[in-house]
Amino acid sequence: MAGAHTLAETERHVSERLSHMTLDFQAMAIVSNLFRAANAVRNHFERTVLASNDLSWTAFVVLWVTWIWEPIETRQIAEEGGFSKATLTGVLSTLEGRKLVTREKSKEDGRLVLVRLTKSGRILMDELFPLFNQQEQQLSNAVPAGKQTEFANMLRAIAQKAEATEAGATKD
Amino acid sequence: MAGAHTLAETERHVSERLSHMTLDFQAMAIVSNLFRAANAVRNHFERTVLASNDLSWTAFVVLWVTWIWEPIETRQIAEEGGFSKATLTGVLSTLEGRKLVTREKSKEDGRLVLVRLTKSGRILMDELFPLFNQQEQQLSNAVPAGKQTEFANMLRAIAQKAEATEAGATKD
DNA sequence: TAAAGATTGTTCGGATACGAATCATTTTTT
DNA sequence: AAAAAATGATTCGTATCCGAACAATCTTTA
Repeated sequence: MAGAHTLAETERHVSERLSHMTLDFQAMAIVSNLFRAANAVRNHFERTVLASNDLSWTAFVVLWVTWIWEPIETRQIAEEGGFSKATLTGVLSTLEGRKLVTREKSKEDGRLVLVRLTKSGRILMDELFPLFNQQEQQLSNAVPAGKQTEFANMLRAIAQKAEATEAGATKD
Repeated sequence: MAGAHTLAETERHVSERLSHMTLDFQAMAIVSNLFRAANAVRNHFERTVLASNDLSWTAFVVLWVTWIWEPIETRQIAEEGGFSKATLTGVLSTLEGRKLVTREKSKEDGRLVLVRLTKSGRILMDELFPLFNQQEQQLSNAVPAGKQTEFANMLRAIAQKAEATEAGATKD
């Protein structure tokens, strides 16, 4: 990224271009920068830590959620990760093919599928996540240490508001 | 979303699960909530304003960037939007097929392609974006009015840091 | 000016992404 | 208990999405 225009230039151009409309530019800047940040951070991770391990972002998220909660039901992975069950099925097959996770039918409820990390999956995450966290730390330093908790809370508030507005519209 | 665990529950479980490692949990919460927020906001928009106009998120971003900067070179759309040239080619073809944008070879440089909105594309954005902005306003209200500028600045700082670290690695 | 190098958009192959339909299983209803 | 409803994961079709390879075009070099 870091395109032809800086963020400041873009924002100025946008307000000039839309000055005839009654808009909340503050809100626009928040949403716009939210995506710009998320996108840049994701690209950053994909190019550094993940690329060298041949993992997509989503694959990493699946591994991470499984690492934390295993054994875990697939529907919960989709919920925690924020993608659909249909997407998960494909990614799980990829990871299963690479012998990083296993699928197993639940004995209590035959509809459920439980996911676990394999030994090599666990080794991978034990090695990968500290590196990942170092990068997280680097990026977070863009925000003053004294403001970081507040910043995380603001992000959480936005997430909850957006999730709440979906009003039970489960992402099938 | 809004899965089986609340954000607070998740964070507590994660710190218990990873307590044996030396990690920056503050940074972890920031990155995690950044993606949770971006994901939720994107889903929110896709289900509300965009779905009723049969637009994907990326298609909307392409329309928006074009709306602001037209005539615009495709490489700039990709940069501003945060996706690859390859992705853009497909989305542009879709939008061109729906007669919302036009492609035109540059006369100064035969390699470049210039994109513009059609009249109906402009009508669509004139109508759609105010609705979009209303939703942005709703979501932004999750952050106290007095803190919104600071919040946007923090997001911008994260974005810039992540973009800088890519060090000229154009997403080609 | 001719060759080498750089840049741009497209194509290609494979993975991701989602809604809708489907199949299997469990739960609820009658 | 049999029928109906609900809940899982998967399959299917289609639209992204990206890196790598490519052809076309421009720029630089010798």
